[in-house]
Amino acid sequence: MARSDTTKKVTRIQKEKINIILDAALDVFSNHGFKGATIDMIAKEANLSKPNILYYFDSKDDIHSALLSKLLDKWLEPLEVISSNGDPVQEICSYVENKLEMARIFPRESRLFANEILQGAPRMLEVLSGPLKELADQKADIINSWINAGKIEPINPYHLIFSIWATTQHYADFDVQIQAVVGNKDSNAHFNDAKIYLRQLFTRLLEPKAK
Amino acid sequence: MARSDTTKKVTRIQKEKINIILDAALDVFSNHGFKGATIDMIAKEANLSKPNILYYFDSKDDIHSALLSKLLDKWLEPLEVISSNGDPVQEICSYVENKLEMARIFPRESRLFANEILQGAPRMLEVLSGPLKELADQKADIINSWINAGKIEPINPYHLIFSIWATTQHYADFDVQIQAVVGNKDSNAHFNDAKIYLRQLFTRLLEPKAK
DNA sequence: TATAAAATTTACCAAATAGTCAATATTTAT
DNA sequence: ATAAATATTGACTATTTGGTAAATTTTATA
Repeated sequence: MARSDTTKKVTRIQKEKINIILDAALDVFSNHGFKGATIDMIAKEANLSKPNILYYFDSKDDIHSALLSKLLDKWLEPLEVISSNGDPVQEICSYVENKLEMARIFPRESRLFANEILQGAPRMLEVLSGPLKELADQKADIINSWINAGKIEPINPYHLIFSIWATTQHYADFDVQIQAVVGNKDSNAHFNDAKIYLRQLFTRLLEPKAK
Repeated sequence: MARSDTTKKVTRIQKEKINIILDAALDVFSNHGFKGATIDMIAKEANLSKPNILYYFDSKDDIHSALLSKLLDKWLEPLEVISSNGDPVQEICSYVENKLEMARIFPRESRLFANEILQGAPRMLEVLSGPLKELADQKADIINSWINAGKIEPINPYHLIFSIWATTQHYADFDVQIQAVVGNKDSNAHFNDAKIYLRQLFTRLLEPKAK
């Protein structure tokens, strides 16, 4: 059992080291996948010895799980925010923008998630078909109500959500490809272009056609 | 040096076994990533012994490289097809449809590619900044010419291409998530819904607004 | 059918890596 | 200052895994 798991109080050093380890692990897991990552790599990145890492976490799996748990709240938050009160097109465009901003600020988290899903989500299936599905269902209902009220053009709400996830996370997950294709002017420039483009994309999709 | 590399003639058995191995390897690599895959897993999938696999390929790397090479032609082909002659919106929608069909028929190839890019494309960088960039530049020129001719609405052509890649490949790469969210009515149903949705998405983006 | 070439397997090796343990150092509380 | 608790490390083990070598079996060919 790792020190951090006991019921005893968490010391200052434990707090610090656990943060350092998780940050290093996020780097390593997001760049190499679960199997490609080694505890030694994490240890090096964290400037700690391997046994010291295993003093705070029971196992490599344990570190990975801790990261995934932390990730989920953060990841779902932008979706939670969509509200049936606001202007529909604006609500959705804000969601797109928030999600894109997440990809810009937290690319490691995005890649960690992508790695996990890509390999069948062995450690996340319950979350996907549980909380994530619930949330998606709920938001799909809101979107459908907007469609029925004639406030946005009719579309499949689930596939709308998928396309938002796909287009925004793409800028984090496929960054290397984007850099290769549009050259390496600084990454923020791409994100700004993306922001403009995605606003056009989803506005034109959703805005009710004038009669 | 693997048997298959010598200048001597390729035997019937070599042809057969190499195909079997590559197919098995595609399965394993696409589901577990490069590091997560083992030669033993490939051997089991192929119903061959490990040394027998290494009789045909020099190394695990060698198998992986062979897969990536095979992949590229197939992967770029739908993009090549875009022609400046046809109707712009129709040309692009056809590309989207072809790409989605690729994701449906070749999900393993899509995931192999995604795994590679996600981890920094160590074995593919030259191809991305070489042939892929060339092709993207070329098609961006065509798209720009359409914009200048007023045949489609003005948009950033590179980000249009990125959004097509993102939305279509998403259905292969994030299949698990999609299944979890929309339940598992058969996968083809999702692809059909996606086809309809994506046509709407890109048509509304591009179609010139009536004056 | 005899023989050479090709294909396959059994039994290995060496390196990488997850995880352990006992000894040592450091921090905290009294 | 000192004892107890916490933190860290060096040395080690067991397992996995990429790859090899030599012997054996199968296939093709004359």
